[in-house]
Amino acid sequence: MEGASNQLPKGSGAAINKGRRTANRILDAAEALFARNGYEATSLRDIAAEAGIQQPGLYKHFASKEDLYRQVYERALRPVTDLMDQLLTGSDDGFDQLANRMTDLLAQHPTIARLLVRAVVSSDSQPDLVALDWLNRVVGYGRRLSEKAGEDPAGDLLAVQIVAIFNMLFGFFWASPLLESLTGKPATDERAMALQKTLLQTFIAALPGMAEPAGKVP
Amino acid sequence: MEGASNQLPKGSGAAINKGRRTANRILDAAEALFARNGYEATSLRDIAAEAGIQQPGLYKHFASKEDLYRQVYERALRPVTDLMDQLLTGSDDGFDQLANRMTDLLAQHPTIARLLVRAVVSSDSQPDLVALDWLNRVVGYGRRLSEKAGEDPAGDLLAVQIVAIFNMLFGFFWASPLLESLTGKPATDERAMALQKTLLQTFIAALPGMAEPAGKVP
DNA sequence: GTCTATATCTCGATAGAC
DNA sequence: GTCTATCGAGATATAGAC
Repeated sequence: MEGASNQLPKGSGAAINKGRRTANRILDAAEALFARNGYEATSLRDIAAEAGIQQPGLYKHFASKEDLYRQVYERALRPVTDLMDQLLTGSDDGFDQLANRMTDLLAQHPTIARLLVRAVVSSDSQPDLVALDWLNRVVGYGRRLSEKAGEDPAGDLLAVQIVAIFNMLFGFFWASPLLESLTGKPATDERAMALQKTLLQTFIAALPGMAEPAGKVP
Repeated sequence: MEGASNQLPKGSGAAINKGRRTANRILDAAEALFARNGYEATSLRDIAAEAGIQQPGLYKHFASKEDLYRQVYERALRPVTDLMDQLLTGSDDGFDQLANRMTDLLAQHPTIARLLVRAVVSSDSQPDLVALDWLNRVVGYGRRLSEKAGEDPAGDLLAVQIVAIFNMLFGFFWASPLLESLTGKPATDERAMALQKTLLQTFIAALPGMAEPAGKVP
C-alpha cells in the first residue's frame, strides 16, 4: 500500500528489471506488515504471500529478515528526513512550521508513525535497534530545529519539552484507533486534523511561558 | 537453562499458602516480563524460570497463557481504577488533580504505562483485546472526569483533547528511555517529574483557549 | 530467480510418574 | 503441585532441482 513501487519507466524492456520490481513489491508488503504487526509478529511467509512469491524466494533479494526490516525503515522514513532537512536549511525558523507540516506528512504516510512506535515499546533485553536508531535521528532533528529557533531553556526542560512535542505529534496517529472509537471518524478526517494542528500550536505557543529556572510548581 | 536462584522463605514452615504464594510469584514475574517485552515476545518458560518453577507447572495455577495475561492486567491496573474512582467521587472537581496524581501513580508503578502501550501498538489483524479493553476503561474514566469538571466542547474537539492528554500523561513514561538518553537521568528523577507536571498543567490550562467552533488554523 | 523439500529451533500445551 | 518427556504447530534459514 504505502510507498512508491512504480517509479520505473513503463516503456523500456519488460523482463529486464523484473527482479527490481519484485524487490519493491516485497518492500511494499513488508512495510505494510511490519507497520501493522511489528517485527516479531510478522512472518516471512506472510510477506512473501503478499508479494506473490514463496518464502525462500525472499533470500534472493534480501540477506535476512533483519536486512529486509532495515531497508523498509530506510525507504519509509525518507520523507521525514527530507522534511526536517528542508525545515533546517530554510530561511525562516522552521520550528513553527513543524507541527503543521509533520502532521500532514504523517497523515500522508500512515506507516511512518507505526514504524517509529516500535522504538517506544522496544524492550531492554531485546531492543529494536533499527527503530531506536531512527527514533534518535528524528529527535536529533527536533533538537537542532529548536536550537535554530532560538529556544534555549535549561537542559532538562528542553528535553522534557522535546519529548512532549514528540508524543503529541506522533501519539495522535498512534492513538488513531482510539480517536476513531471516540469520534466515529478516521484520524485523517479533515476536521480532526485541523483540531489537532490547532492544539499543537496552542501547546507550542504555551511552552515558553512555563520556563521557570527553579522548576517550582505553583 | 539456569534455574538456580532458589530463595526459599526464611520464615517458619508455613506450607499452607504455598500454592497461593507461588501464584503471586508467577504474577510478579509475568507482570515484569509482559510489561517489558509484550505478550508474544514473552515465553512461558521465561516466566516460569523467573518464578522458580518449570514451565508446565504454570498450568496448575493458570488455565492458559492468555488467562495469565488477563490476570496480570487486572492486578496491575487496580491502582488506576482506584485513583479514578476517587477523583470521580471526590467533592472538588478532580480534573485539575489528574495530571499530578496520575503522574505520581505511574512513576510509582512503572509497569502500568508499559502494559497499556500494548493497546496502542495492537494490530488490527490480531488485536490485543486485553490491553484494548483496559485502554477503553481508562479513557472512559477520563471522559467522565472531564464531564464532571464542566468541560463541554464539541464532540470532536473533546475527543482530540482527551487523546492529547492521554498521550502526554502516558507518553512521558513510554518515552522514558528517550528522556534518559537526552538528560542522562531517569524519567522518575525529581526534577524531570516536576517539569513534566508543570508542562501538563500549562497544557491543560491552555486547552479552553483553543476552542474555536470553526477550527480554522491561523 | 523461483520453486519444493527440509533442517533446526522455539513455542504453548498435554500426559503421566511421584 | 512439581517434575520429566513429548507432541504438534510455526518460525527462520538452507539445499538443490529447474
